[in-house]
Amino acid sequence: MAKVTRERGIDRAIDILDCLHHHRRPMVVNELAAAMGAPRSTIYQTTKLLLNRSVLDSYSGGRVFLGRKLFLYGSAVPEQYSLIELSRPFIDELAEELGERVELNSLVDWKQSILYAADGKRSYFFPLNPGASYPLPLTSSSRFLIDGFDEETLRRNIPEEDYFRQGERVMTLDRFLKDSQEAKAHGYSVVSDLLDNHLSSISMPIIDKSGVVLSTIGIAFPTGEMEASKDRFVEALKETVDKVRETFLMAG
Amino acid sequence: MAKVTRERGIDRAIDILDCLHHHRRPMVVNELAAAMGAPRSTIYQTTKLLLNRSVLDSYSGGRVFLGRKLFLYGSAVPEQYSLIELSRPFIDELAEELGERVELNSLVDWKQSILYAADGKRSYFFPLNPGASYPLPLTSSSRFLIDGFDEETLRRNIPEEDYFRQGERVMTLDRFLKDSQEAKAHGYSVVSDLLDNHLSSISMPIIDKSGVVLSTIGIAFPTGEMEASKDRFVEALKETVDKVRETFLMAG
DNA sequence: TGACGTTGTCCATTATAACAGACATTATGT
DNA sequence: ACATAATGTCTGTTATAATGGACAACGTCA
Repeated sequence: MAKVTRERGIDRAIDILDCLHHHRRPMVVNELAAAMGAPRSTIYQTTKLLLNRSVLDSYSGGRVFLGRKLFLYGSAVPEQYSLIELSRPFIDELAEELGERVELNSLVDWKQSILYAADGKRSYFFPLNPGASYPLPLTSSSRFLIDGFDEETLRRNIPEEDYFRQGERVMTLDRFLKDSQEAKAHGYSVVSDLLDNHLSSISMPIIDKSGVVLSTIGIAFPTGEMEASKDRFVEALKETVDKVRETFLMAG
Repeated sequence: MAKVTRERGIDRAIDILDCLHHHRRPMVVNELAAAMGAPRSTIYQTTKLLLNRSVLDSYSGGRVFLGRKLFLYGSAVPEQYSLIELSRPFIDELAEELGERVELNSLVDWKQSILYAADGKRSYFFPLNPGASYPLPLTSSSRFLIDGFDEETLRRNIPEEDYFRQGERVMTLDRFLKDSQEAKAHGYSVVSDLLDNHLSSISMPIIDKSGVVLSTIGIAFPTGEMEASKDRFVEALKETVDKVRETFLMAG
């Protein structure tokens, strides 16, 4: 009587895309199924469907990867996802003004993903690109991005390893929640040396008219700058966020 | 006894994404279902699944559009879709050398879509961006992109209206096929004044080691240039395609 | 006010798709 | 060569998902 449970086809399809996106390389279908822990026959079948629709593309050696159609979809998103378009000039401006890297982040799949980034003057510093993502517990932005979710939801969805850096626990859910409340009270969030040693960030949320956190803007800089620059950064960040928010609400 | 036929969930999902991509704006779910000619209950259910997974995003007024996750996927494609990455410098170089617009095109969904484009010196001229697509029968590149498909398949899949420009038939399948054979024999394809008056293009295919046409590189220019520049364009295009092909096979 | 179109939810039905598992074929290693 | 793993295809079974259709809540236009 073991109640056998079946995954939904659409979920399998998205899981396939997630898996490929995670591995960031073409994979053999068999390997893909193994990596997902999914039935081989299902993945072979689903893969064929997605290949037919150019959602996946074939590569040599029977490998598959995210397809041309996803490229086209991806190109169309920012046109309408106006937050990216609207924020861009302000983020560029802020990065230019401060000489530090500035990012637009949002919550995707229980990770913090980079929607847009402008590099600062420290060219040797911090090279992640749009599309990459951070573990939530280790960033200042996620203090705001998890707003509205209860503890149980967060426990279920944030992978345990996201609290670790190089095998060492650097954060707990409890602490994360406390930080989050504190950040909300202050209106900004500061995190140092979590994601990496000597790396700090300051973030503020972009909140829509119904109070939902849409995304965050964050500044990343060496922790050594903190004492000298924190006040200046917070002030400049606040101005930028206000400008973005105003522009966004105007655009409706 | 009417054999009722059901669409597959995955296909419905992709249809939704296609429809949104096609309309290029957020749509109300109901409107979406109508535009697709699909059952409302199905589309309501499927959009919810896709929203939960950030494949779609919500907009004000119950509207939905291509979501953040698609943006992330789209950003990851070119990293591995090495043809785009590899071609880019060569296409830039060619556009610079000739002063004309050069595109990397491929077949997606029975349209010719732009994977990458470098603008020429005619800044007033021809402003389509990557992600956009052309009707197959009206371009020089598609003479190569349809290689390997039989007449019946093409008849079924290429929409009738793609043979028309502003209500006037400017191409037939029969002519299209003849052009295609001829192009294959010559190794390049020239089309004038089909997509638009006074607009011409010359294309050559990028063919992998098994003889499959992966994509094409095309030059777009005013028809008036044809007489003076055709030979030069063909020669330069040939060199570029050879370089891309060689680089691509090396990367294999 | 009433008639009508639009938008969204919910349920029962049944065609079908996800799955398990057998089989075939091709690497890989010893 | 032999054993073993990796890869791909096929089929039957049954849980379930796509669908039709009823219902409700709006808005709007006359």
